[in-house]
Amino acid sequence: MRKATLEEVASAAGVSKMTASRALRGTTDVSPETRAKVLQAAKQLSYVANRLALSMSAQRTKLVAVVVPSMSNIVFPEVMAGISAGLEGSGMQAVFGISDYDVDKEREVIRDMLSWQPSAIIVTGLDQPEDTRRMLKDADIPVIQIMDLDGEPVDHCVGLSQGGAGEDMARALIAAGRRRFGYIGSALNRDTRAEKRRRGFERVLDQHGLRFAAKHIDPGSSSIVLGKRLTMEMVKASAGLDCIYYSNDDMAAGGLFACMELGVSVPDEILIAGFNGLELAHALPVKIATSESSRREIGEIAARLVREATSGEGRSSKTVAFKPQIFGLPTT
Amino acid sequence: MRKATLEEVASAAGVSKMTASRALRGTTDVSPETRAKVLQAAKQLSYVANRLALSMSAQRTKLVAVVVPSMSNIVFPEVMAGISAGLEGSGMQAVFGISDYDVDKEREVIRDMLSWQPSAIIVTGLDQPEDTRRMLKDADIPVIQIMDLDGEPVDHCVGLSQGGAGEDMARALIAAGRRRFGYIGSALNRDTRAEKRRRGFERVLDQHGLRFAAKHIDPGSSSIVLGKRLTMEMVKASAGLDCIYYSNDDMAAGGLFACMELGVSVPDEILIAGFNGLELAHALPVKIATSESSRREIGEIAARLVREATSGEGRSSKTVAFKPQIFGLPTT
DNA sequence: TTGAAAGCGCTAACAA
DNA sequence: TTGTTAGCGCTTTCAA
Repeated sequence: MRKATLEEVASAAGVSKMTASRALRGTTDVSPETRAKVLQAAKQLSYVANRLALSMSAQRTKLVAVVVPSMSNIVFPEVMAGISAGLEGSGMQAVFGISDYDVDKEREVIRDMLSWQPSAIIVTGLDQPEDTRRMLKDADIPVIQIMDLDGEPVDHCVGLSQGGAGEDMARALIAAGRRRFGYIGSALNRDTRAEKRRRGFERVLDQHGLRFAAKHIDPGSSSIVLGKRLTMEMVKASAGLDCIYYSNDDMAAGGLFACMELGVSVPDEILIAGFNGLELAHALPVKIATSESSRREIGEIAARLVREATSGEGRSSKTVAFKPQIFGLPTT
Repeated sequence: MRKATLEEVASAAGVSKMTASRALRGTTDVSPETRAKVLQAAKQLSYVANRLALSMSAQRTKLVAVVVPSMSNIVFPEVMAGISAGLEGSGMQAVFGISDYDVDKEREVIRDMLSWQPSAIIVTGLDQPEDTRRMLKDADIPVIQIMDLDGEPVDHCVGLSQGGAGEDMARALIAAGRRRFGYIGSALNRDTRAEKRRRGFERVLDQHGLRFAAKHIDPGSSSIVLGKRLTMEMVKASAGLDCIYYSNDDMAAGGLFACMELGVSVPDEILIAGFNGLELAHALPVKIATSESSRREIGEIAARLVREATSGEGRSSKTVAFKPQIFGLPTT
């Protein structure tokens, strides 16, 4: 059976297209018998309205474009879940695109998303190159940049200072008495937010006359297994480390597992610190330090900003700042 | 700046809409100067083609609708990543919807997706109620059901036998010498695939004259923390268990962490078995048993089936079966 | 309460 | 090589 159109429903019901449209939407007065006939015909034909036509006609869609860098750990799926939940009941629908931490791909994905004429767009981070920023501005819809605060937003913004998160963690670890630091990360040339955290961390080390005694940045993508492997290598190669800072919690969890297998006591001998505040980090049998990245909440707030901005309430650009809290430090 | 239309680009370049269209797409011959003028005008105006209009005109979209039940663990994001990767280069774009393991919500999400006139639709599982199945059939596009094989596909299907996975795991654990089994799961009334695994497991237990000595099914959603809490309770309450089967790897990892904190030796005293073959399961310092669910591959194959079906190659319904392999059993 | 016409932005088909 | 016409499925006007 070919897809039924409104026209077909109308003729099956013996009325005009317009009457069928009105009956289906229930906006205007339609006589009860007519409405019944139309609904019956629609059901009979498995009629599903064509949103393409609807949006064309209305000159606007109910779409919210969302561009995230990755789906390979739980971080961005949680952001997306927050956005979906926050949009619920608004009639708006999120559409997702993945940029793979690649600026060129990101630009193409954004262009692609914009071609669907979304009502708003949510993108990850503030570090888009100028041409991408221009495209976002020229789209003439609300733009919400999420997760980061370190930079100049195109329009609205909700996130946390990534550099600040690195600084805070460094201060906390130094206050906890650690002095011989290692760093383990991955693909930092592409993940600009992890890079900002690392730089923030190093700024504070520097202020204290300290530096990373060992540093390993792998070109691969972040994962538990990678964190484990790099930690095995680092612990064997660099004796005397009392703390390792990781690019995120996945890597850090791998680090913990490496220490457990090597019989290195955590946190007594080595303190493990990550970033994100994943559920995993809270469930581990040995605590690792981590900063909460409030992913779900950021998604929900981004959705709220979209709703406000598209309902016309206030055209001014808003910024919502989260202050990442640190968990899992040993209580001395 | 309002969004520019082709019309505006054309008039800015001093040509007709059609010429502008041709210059932009590069399909037909356009004189070099004209093309240059048009491209220049398009760039100047930040022109982004309107896909709504394009799809309307072409009577078809390049969209593939994907409906998954959840985003709260890494399983479905990995499926989605596989689909996105598999679609790369085809010009097709995946659009995702979340059903929250709710059949009513699933029906509405599917209806919503269909209203965008996608070229194909991928849905999770085979257990849709009859009205949803009817809607899928009547959509008159390729339908791919993923993850499960136990049931009657609407059209194409790629997955693994969930009941069989449960059976296989039970056989393997019995072969490993275990006899006193516990079961820990969550929300099984909604996650029909986890329920199928549990039933498969119980069928084999039954064949061996065994049964679960303890069983706890929590109404909450699956998580590491929940698995940990339920395991703490079960281990304390039911002495003598030598194996616990979990609804998935998240719950099982929580179970392992509980055992570690309680000083229960894994796998000597209690063998922990989950499902999915998550990266986490492979990185843990103590191995847990798990069956590989080939999520990413299933996503990629689903994408391949979409490409084949939409390119018209063969209208026959295909089924691709995965045989889940078991990892992490203690080698005796 | 119902219907007819026009138009949303684009492209396929035909014409010049 | 370029332009004109018609139409994709729907809703918003305007009329009956």
